[in-house]
Amino acid sequence: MDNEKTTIDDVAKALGLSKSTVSRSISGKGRISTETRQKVLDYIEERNYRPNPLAKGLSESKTYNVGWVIPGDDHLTSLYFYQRCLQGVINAAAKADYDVLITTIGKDDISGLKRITENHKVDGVILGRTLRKDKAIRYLKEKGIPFVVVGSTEEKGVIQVDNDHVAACRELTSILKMKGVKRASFIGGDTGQVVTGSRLQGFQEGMEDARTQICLDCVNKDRVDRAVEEAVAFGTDCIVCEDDRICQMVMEKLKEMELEVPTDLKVASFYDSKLLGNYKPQITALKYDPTELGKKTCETLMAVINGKKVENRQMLGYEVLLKGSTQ
Amino acid sequence: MDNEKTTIDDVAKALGLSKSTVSRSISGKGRISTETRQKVLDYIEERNYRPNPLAKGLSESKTYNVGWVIPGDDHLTSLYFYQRCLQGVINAAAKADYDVLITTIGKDDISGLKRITENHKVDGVILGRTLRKDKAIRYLKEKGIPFVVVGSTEEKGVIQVDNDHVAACRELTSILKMKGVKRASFIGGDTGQVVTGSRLQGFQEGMEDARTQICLDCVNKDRVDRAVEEAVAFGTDCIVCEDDRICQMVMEKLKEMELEVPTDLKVASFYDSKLLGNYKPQITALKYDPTELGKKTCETLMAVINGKKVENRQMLGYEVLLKGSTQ
DNA sequence: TAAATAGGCGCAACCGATTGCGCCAATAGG
DNA sequence: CCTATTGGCGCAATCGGTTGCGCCTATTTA
Repeated sequence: MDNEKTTIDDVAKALGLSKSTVSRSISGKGRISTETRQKVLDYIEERNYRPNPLAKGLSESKTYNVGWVIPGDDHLTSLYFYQRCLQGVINAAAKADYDVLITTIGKDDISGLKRITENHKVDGVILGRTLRKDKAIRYLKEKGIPFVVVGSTEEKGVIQVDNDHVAACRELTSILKMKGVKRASFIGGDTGQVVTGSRLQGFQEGMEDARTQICLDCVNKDRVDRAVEEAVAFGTDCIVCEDDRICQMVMEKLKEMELEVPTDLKVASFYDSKLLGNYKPQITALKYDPTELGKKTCETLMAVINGKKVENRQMLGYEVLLKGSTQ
Repeated sequence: MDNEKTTIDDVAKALGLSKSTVSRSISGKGRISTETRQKVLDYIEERNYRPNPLAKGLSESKTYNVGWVIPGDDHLTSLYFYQRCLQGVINAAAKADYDVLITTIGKDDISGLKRITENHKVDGVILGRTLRKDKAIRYLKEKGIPFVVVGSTEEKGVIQVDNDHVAACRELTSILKMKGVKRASFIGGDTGQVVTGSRLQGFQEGMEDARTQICLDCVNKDRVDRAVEEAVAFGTDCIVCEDDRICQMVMEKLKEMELEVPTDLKVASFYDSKLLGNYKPQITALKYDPTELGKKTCETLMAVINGKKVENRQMLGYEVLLKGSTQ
């Protein structure tokens, strides 16, 4: 209750100083004696005083908010990913005294984004999932609003932070090849997603001239079932799944077909998650750290907001988890 | 680019009016002639002028933000629920010209909540998942910050919005009984969650004096597997699952045991979700509308913020989906 | 020793809105 | 016809910070 309405004036009065001195003591800008500064800092610490961000923002023309913009439609698959990623964003933002304002957009409806930007509620924006010819990107570019894309986008001239999917998939694939895989099958999802293309590219680069078979747009159980059947007909010795959910469906199908992993064939996933936690044997997979990705993205946005020059493409690492499914 | 930095002064100057008149025209408060008002409204519409919320907030002592506070730890189960719910919150907030600031808290770490409240970044808070002896609730109560809990809590004297789980579960259960179920088994999850208790209560009320068997704290596949075995040993004719995830594991186990649904036994879930979409036969379940819940919650919070008196417990409806799994 | 420089701090303008008050003109009431 | 009342609008204070500028003192420099 004590800090109910403490203002900088109260602090100044209590310490027999002027607002300016208090303000400068807090920000560290300007010429202030060390003792005075320490006195102020101690006092505000003790009284738990926090500058009103509205007033601060008003005079600095800053909101100390970043926008977190994600698709509002159902996308259960990536929900976990986004949640972890958001956690990283929140952490990084907090470190810079920023907060995160969340809004959703649809494929053709970016009104949510317009609201938070036109209303001057954010200093910059992080774009979750992007599409080809993305309206949100176009809008932000046109308005000159600082923004960063987390994840893959084909759009040029955009600052993006992503895991290096091509490199990661290439590495895992070439390890599989070294382990003796000769006829691998790639089962991928929605080709509309940019990341699907990257993973496929990595797969092909890693497999080089080996025999492969590729099945795309496996967006539901039926399609996956068929893909697995085709893979088996192809005589595959290793099914490589684009992501965790597809892998889950593949494992289910293999069980139904009474095929043993890894004795009958190997299985690997290009994306690890909790969904893959329960299998015996455990699934070889690529592991990323979404929280780290969110953190890096937010830090990048902060840099952009503060007028620093940053590279257009920031790549994050990965981890190859070799488990029983590819023994 | 046109609205780059339009202020109320610009509007006033352009129209040959004073700031006050413009402000009053927009808010509708005070005495303004209809023509003048319309002129202002037309002009700001055309030029797409938006009052700076920082300035507005500063003079009104409002932030026009609500805080959305959810647990930061992993909780894949309810992720989808929270996402839909959040969508409802965002929609309702936008309607009142509010935005949503998101932060996460841990069991013992409410620093995220403290940050947004002490920094005066929100006018009120929506609490996602709550615990017994919840620190966040205690803190908000003590500080006198407006807040609403979405979902169940045992805490007294707290404004909460929730689906009526007891009634819903009672109704579904009694329908099952009418359909001839004589020995039902309830498989529930974490008893630490308040909602588990509500569902169990509804189950027991619906079953009245019929033979039942109850298995709780089934928080992983192994526990669920055992629970199903016990249920079968009990001679159950219907397994009632507390939620979608448990139901999923139950279905898996039944498949492993080569038991047919609904011929060998019936299956029902107290919580419907996409996870239950792929089964044949489809699963009888209770369906809620999380988006509606979020909307209602946010509206309630708005009312609290605006000093209106609201009832402590707001209940939302449900839908009973009778499908093949209980034929 | 005088002049230049640097350090420490306060004054007051400013950010962009809201709102109490007062002024003036038009209308209503006696 | 003169005085209340009311409607329409502007002035200026206010919200709680930041920051350019200027003043005074203490220290360097010539």
